[in-house]
Amino acid sequence: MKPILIAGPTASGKSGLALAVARAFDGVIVNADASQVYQDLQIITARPSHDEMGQVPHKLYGHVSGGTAYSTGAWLEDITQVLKDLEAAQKRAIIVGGTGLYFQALLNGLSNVPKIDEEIRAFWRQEADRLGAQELHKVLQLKDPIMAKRLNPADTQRVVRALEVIEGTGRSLDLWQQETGPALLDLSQTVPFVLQFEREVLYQRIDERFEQMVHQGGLEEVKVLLGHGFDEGLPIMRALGVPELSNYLKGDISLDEAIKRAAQQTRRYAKRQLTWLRRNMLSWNNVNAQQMATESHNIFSKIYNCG
RNA sequence: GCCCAGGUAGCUCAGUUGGUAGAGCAGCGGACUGAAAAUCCGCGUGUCGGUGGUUCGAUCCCGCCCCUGGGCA
Repeated sequence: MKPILIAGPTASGKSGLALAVARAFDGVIVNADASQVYQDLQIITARPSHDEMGQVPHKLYGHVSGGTAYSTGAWLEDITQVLKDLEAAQKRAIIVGGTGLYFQALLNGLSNVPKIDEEIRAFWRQEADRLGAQELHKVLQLKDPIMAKRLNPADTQRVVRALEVIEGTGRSLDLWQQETGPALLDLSQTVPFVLQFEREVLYQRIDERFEQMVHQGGLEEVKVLLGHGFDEGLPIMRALGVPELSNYLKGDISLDEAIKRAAQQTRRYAKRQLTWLRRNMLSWNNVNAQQMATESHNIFSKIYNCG
């Protein structure tokens, strides 16, 4: 029973398709979306509703506290266990999400860097704030010239990662990455689908969806989140819509402005996803998500035929 | 109907004393190996309203026409 993979840009209807497939094939839906793992955000991250989660088993949705800095590695660990359990239970996995890096880790493996001490990680993040991108990159040049050469000095996030790895393990991240471990899944042993959408139509859906989210509890959700007083740098605080709605709640901008900006950020995100899909998921089965009614037949027969 | 002001990129506008044009925003392309809904790199995408004329050459000057806004009737 091959796992089914469903990727696609945000707002392309991945969850809906996953539900239909799960019902038809008695499957379990497994999340491959970085923001949907956080329990504190459901509406604003478009995580499946309580009702939907009740109809079909869902894994790795909202299972992480917002105060945690989740990661690709943590997700890979989690899904390793989930897939093991499903295999034992003779259940089909339907892995669905929009985070390209997660699929890459799943299908191509992730370098085997040991866990870096939290203190070291926190230290370099502080240093990044204190020194600024350019100075931080100079530090990396001294400690790990190979990675320094590979990275753009302005790319603070990756520079920090390189620094914490060289300090935490004594080896360059470049070396670790050359020893990337075996993949958990082989693409040929899956049935992979990518949802395609006409750009203009997708953007319109994004705009409409975000506005709806805000009015259907999303704003309230962000208000509650802010009440927790989480560190601004945490991933959950940078989820699409959170910075903008939080600016509104602080009185800095109007609600209309917040919605406008957040929708735009979402469109830009979708564009980056499309670049990733084009580059990395070219060989997957394309699904015209604008014609889902007629496409679902093809999808189902494809799954039957591929086992 | 007459008088003004204006028609330049998707939007708001700048500009060329005549040598086919540039800002902001929007957008587009790309990178991506443990915070990826993150982080970063690159790119003006144009019948200068239309049509005649003057000119070596017109988006710019002149005529006519069309459109928009305002005013007078």
